[in-house]
Amino acid sequence: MVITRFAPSPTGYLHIGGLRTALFSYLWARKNGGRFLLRIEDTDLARNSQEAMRAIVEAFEWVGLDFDGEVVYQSARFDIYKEYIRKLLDDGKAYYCYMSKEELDILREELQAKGEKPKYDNRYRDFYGIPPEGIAPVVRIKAPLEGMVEFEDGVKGRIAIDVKELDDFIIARSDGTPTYNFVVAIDDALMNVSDVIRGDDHLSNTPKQIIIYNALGFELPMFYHVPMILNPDGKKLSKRDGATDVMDYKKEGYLPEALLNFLVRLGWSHGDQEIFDMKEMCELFCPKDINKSASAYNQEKLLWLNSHYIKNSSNDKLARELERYELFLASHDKKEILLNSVKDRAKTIKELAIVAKGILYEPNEYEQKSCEKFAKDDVISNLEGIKIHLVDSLKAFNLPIDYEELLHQYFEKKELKISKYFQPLRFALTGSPMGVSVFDIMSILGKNITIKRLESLIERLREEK
RNA sequence: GACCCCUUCAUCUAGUGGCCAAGGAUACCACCCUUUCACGGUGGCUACAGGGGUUCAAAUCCCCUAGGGGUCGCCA
Repeated sequence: MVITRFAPSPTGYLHIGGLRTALFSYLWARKNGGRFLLRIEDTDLARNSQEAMRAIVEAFEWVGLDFDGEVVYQSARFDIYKEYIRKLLDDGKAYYCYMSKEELDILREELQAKGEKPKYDNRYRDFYGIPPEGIAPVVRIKAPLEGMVEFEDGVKGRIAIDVKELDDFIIARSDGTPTYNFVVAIDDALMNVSDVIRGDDHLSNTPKQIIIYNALGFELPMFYHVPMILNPDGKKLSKRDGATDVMDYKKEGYLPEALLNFLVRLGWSHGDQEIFDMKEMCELFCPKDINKSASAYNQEKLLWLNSHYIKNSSNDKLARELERYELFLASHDKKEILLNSVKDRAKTIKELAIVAKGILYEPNEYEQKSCEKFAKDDVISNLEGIKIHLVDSLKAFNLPIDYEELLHQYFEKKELKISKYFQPLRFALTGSPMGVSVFDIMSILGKNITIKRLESLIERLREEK
């Protein structure tokens, strides 16, 4: 059975890069009918927060990633870790080290100065004397002294590290709490994680964890180290490059399916396919196809995907999304016409709200430049003519075609080209000469509001003259 | 500094020795469509980091160089 896990430390919001590794893990588990677990790495009591925890779960909910079982908190498992530390101590595979932090710092500096690897010198590895007083010891693992630690990484290939690069690293702090590389190995083993998919910043931790696996006789999982996401300049992605918090994408009007589609294609591909819905991702994803090299964050492509998903969303769904932007269309009788004419020209839901409101809301004021442009006798008189035509017409107006017929009728009679008047008409109705079809706008607004807005501009244009 | 990882268009990528004078997508440019703006359609631009090998044949295998990144914590 394939069991994967996402194991964030609750230090803040869910980062976009974290979401991607979570997604990869999720997809791999789901594809195989396995389990996807969530574990919170909060062994450092000094810095974990409930808030951060909630932020992670909230982000998961928004994008629709569901994990199996209960959330595992490492902070609730200290007894288990203690037991294994005891066992390692009893087996002679770990030992107390009484070296102080200060001594360690000095040692490291010396080694560094000599151009050597700043590692612990094993001074307490075989110490059986009387421990110095007044020092709370740490526990160190007895790492192998010779040979190589080798493993097959599902993304990077065969990795081999000389154990001389490693040292007897600390598995329990002087206050007795266990450290990261130790608990990760224990938990992954105990939770039966079969495939560890994580950022490649963990690549060099892996040998340490393997030492723990070996010391405890645990079976190794498969490791997949996925390269990180860079900013457009090829540097580490940071807040300065825009949104890194997953929930910011919700605020900015991105659809979760677009975000997920974007992320899955960052470092992974399936031939030339660009569009993947969740079902396809689950079917097609395989960690063997993850790229070895880092990829840069590409805002344009995200926007393109987002507009793609907006275009292909039902109007009901769009109406629901729009409610977060204070636009309530559910019971609007022209919802379909409005959304159909507007959804092709917005890259985000936020933008969609702006465009839709631009039609629905009365223009605050008519922009000066356009007023000057349209303040001409023939424009004014024809705006007026159309208005009167509308007022006098006994026909029932509802659909865009009704307005289209009326306007064509009017301009035919006048023997004028209608195209010349679309811009001033749109300007009158929305405050912008550019935008959606004039007939659509009229239909959406209805006869009365259409008349009202025509009157407003006519008045304004007369002042302008 | 040591160790490890990486390197195809501006960007995401296809490519696993011949099908590649390198394909798709985004962005950009042009044209078409058109009621303006978008959408859409068509076409164009641009890449195998460099140098050596191996081979009849290399983007693909090997070595070196350069560049980028990661890790070296009683953080995770």
